[in-house]
Amino acid sequence: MARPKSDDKRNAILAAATQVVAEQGVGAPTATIAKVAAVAEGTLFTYFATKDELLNRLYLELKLELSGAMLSAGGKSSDARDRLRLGWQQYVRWGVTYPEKRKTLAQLGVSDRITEQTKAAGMRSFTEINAMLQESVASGALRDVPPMFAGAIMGSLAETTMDFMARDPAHADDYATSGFEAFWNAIASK
Amino acid sequence: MARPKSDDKRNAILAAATQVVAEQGVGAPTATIAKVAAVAEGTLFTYFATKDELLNRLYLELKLELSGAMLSAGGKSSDARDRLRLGWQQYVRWGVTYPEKRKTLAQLGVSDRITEQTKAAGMRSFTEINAMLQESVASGALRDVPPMFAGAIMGSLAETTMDFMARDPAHADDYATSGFEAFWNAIASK
Amino acid sequence: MARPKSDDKRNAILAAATQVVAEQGVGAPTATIAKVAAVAEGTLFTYFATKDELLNRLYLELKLELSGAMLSAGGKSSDARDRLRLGWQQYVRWGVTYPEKRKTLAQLGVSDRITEQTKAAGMRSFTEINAMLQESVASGALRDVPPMFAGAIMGSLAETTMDFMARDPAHADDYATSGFEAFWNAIASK
Amino acid sequence: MARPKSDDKRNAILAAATQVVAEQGVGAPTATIAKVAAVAEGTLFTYFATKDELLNRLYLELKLELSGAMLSAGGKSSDARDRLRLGWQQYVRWGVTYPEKRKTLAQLGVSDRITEQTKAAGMRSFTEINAMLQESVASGALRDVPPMFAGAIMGSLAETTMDFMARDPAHADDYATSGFEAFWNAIASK
DNA sequence: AATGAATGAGAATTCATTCAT
DNA sequence: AATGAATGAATTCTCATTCAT
Repeated sequence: MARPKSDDKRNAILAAATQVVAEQGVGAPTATIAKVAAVAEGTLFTYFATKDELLNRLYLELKLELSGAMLSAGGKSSDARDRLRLGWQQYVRWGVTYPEKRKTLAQLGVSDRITEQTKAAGMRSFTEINAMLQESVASGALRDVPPMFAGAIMGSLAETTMDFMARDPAHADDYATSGFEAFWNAIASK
Repeated sequence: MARPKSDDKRNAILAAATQVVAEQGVGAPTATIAKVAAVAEGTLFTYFATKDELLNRLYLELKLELSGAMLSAGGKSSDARDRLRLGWQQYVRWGVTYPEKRKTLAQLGVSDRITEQTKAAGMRSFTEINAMLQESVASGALRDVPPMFAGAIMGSLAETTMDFMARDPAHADDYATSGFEAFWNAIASK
Repeated sequence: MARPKSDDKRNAILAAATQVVAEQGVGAPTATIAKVAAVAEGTLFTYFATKDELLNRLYLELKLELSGAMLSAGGKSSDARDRLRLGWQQYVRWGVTYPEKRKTLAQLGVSDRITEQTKAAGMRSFTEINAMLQESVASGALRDVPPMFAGAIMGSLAETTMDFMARDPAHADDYATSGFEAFWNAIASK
Repeated sequence: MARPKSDDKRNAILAAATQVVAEQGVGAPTATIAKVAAVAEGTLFTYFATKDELLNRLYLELKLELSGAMLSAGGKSSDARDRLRLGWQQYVRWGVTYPEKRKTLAQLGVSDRITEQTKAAGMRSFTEINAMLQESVASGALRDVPPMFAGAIMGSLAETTMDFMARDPAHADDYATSGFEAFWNAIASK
């Protein structure tokens, strides 16, 4: 089978795209992405038929990675607040650890090159988290808001929090704490 | 060189840019913007030296318009919650009334073509609102968070709220109410 | 109206395309055509939206020119043979005078980039010549073949004749005479 | 390096090239040809060093096949007209039976990728037919035209005839008859 | 000042050919 | 020998900006 298509290369391209899109936006040249990935210009297109396909895959991978990170926290506490705090922490940790992934996700999120289909698939990866939110509502811990709305609130507050953590690193921990507090109060019942 | 003559043309270009960027993103051709503005391609460049300048001006104008809208609500109530509710209402009203302006602002906000300087100037237009938030903190109505953080929380929750209002118009009012509730609880003391 | 679109430039592009396609086939780069036309690469596309449009226009212009040349012979003799001989002579003269036009027309004729529509339009320019053939059939001078078939025979024999004239210029006149003789006998009655 | 092993593969590539070039012209990708031949992209180049070599070989094979077909008609009649009619019939039969071969030959014939050398070799395969034509001239049955000219006339009239047969199948037989009539009259003496 | 044609530096792909497997 | 991934030069077309009118 000649040279098999290498996962390493595919990942290198995705990683390069993440970095370059973070810096230059979705208008970044595929040539630049290829160069950063240490791959020939043409090679990029053996892994992704078009730039749009690359962008859509990237969006999905990042969404998947983020949702995966949020769930990785193991110990399923029975307390709603604890569980949400854990998820929030994982979210923020991920965003702070990988600022370019975060930035790129933001760029892709507002780009019209990401199809509705891809966006829907991205949302599906948050099904489990939405379920968690839903249970919390059912248990009475949270106000009666649609789980997807609660999830979106979580996302936007976490993003805002990370913006301030990045802009003012000296008080990063304060923002992290304060941000979760804001989120919890925003949706907790009472 | 002073300002070129016609404010009408300048405004037409800005309005066209708003519409076209909302539809196509910051990568939209200046030729398209000019056409929508009913102006020749070259004319655009007598009002804005470069595309980047146009984009930065547009960002600023929209930020100014938004902050202006938030403050336009006459009667300065002495109650923090009332004042914030009014500001929130104005914000959401503006965003719902001018969805392309909102979308364009989001596009520009994540674009690397908007300079730090422009972003700083954009923030300055929210000085008055931040002052209002600060007073509320001082009065004990709000938790002790930096006013800019509170302002950013307000912005991101309002955006999230409008996303859901647009996506699910049947329950728009519910989201509007629920969104403000979330915001208030997020930052109110206790 | 700024600079008006120049017919000179348009014609230069068409002429350049003729020359370059004759040499390199329809795969010839638009960049080469532009260079030969002494025009910027981008300029070509202000006159012809796509390469296909350029090729189709070129095909049509050449067909038009050829059919025009065939009819330019003035003196409408009443004798079928004389009229055909004149048309034939004009055809061959044109082909010998403009070998690249002839070659390019051949290239375009077999290319799938020329649309059916364009081909149909090209045929229409030969309406008058077909009518002439038709009359000759009606008058009994020609065998009863469909005029378009007779026209095609005329075309293919003229092309063959010109091939030999070009390949063996010393006997060019012999081929010209002999070719017409062949054509006339091919379609004359009895 | 001698010939590589499998004649089957070589033939499959040639057949695939015939089909693909007929459909897409000489610009058809080697990758497409390989795929149609059910062979790997790289394999094509172990049988033909370059695309040009493939194209030139193909031209030659088709010419050979065509000339072979024209001669395959057994019984060498002594009558010039009969012999030519037979050759003509074989020609047209071949062209109608293998329309892609015919189309591809036309494409290759006007392409600048076929070398003069190849074209000369292609002509050589018609030596025998030219000899036949020469004898007919010698016998007085044909007008005194160079045999190669007569041969070319035969070819171009047969092509024209087949074009009309293909375009208007209902009258295919009429064209076939009429076409030969035209050809014979074109070159017969008196 | 306004116009829109002219410019040429990219941009995303494509493709013949090479080469590791 | 066969495979198909890798390569990068070449191609068509776009677009911000300039400039003749």
